Amino acid sequence: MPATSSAMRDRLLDVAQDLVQRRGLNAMSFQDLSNSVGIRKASVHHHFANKSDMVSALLTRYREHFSTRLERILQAKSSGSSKLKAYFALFSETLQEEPHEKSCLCGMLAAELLSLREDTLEHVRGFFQDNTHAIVQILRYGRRDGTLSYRGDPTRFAGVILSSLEGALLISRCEGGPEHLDSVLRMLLDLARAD
Amino acid sequence: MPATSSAMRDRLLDVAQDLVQRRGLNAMSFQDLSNSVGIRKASVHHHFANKSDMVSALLTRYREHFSTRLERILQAKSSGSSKLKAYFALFSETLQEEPHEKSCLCGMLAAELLSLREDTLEHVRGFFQDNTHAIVQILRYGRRDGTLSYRGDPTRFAGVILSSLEGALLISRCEGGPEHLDSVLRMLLDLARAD
DNA sequence: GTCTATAGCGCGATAGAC
DNA sequence: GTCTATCGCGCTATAGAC
Repeated sequence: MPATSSAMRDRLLDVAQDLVQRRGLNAMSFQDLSNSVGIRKASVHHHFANKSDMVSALLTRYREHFSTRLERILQAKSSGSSKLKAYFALFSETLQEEPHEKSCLCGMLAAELLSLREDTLEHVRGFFQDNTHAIVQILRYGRRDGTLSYRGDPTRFAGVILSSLEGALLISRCEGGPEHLDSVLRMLLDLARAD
Repeated sequence: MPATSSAMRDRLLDVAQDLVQRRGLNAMSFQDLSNSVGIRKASVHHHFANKSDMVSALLTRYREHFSTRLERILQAKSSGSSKLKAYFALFSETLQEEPHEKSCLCGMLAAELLSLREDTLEHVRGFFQDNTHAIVQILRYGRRDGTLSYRGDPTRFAGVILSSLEGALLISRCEGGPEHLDSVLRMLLDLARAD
């Protein structure tokens, strides 16, 4: 157990995550958190000794949560192509929320890599590895059940899929709506269904 | 002519671009520029009234430069698949430079969107549109000369390619080397050559 | 065009009362 | 666990001498 758990701590992490997904790490301050949750800036330090610790805690929680969702998709009694669509939904739902300015937490942090502590960077890497692994499993599953029929090595294809999702989130958010991301998702589905 | 041109101004923009591509906009300061180019922080303000103006100037120059390189590829007497490889090189060369921590300028700025002035945001959007357009032209050219044979709408495929490149830069940089990006580029070439 | 000096602010962080 | 108060720093930006 890395630190105490409490309702306030969770609220702070919720707000912090939202702000990082919108603005980025370096544009989020303890003052912002204070304003959102209704306790003073100094009180935030009771829950997180410093900003690096807070980001580390944020990523620990995020990865746990995300891994659970990945596992749920992999374990579900559904076809390979359904699993792939469910996986895509994990990314598209982030951007759906108006005004379409939230991106992937780890995508945002990856851009601000050089501001991260080493253990936090390791979490970001771990997130990308977890995702690559999950996509590979989905692709293999879909090839076996006949609902996906891509060409070539699933690991390499998974790399393209993950990269596309992260990049499409960036570009879509920039254009102010989910259209670009939706287009990319449809194309990826087409590619995964072609042989 | 938006502002005076000078050697020092260009040096400042060079350093600023390098820092933004590595650290991101909000982790770059006038003090950093001052340290790198050897004039005082206050003197930087002689060349750029404020930070927003500097970023705007940075993007104007970057887009001009990038458009020239795109045009050169499109006009070259080379095959469609050669053009695509040359286009990919525009992205991979950024990351090649040791210690593999430089990403696409507009990819970085897209992550820090909410810190940008509206005219600068418009430049970032324009960059993505310029690139999409160039990729579409390359794909069409390659289909005509028989060196590329992808399936479906070239505009949609171009969206996947651009997204993959931006996302792969983020992920590769995170993993500390060009391996992931290289893998994605090879897979994209395979996809563009398959029918 | 570059300098010194400084204003004014927001930041992360700490001390100590309640 | 939250508060008030404050420290010290780095930032953007400005004033004015050279």
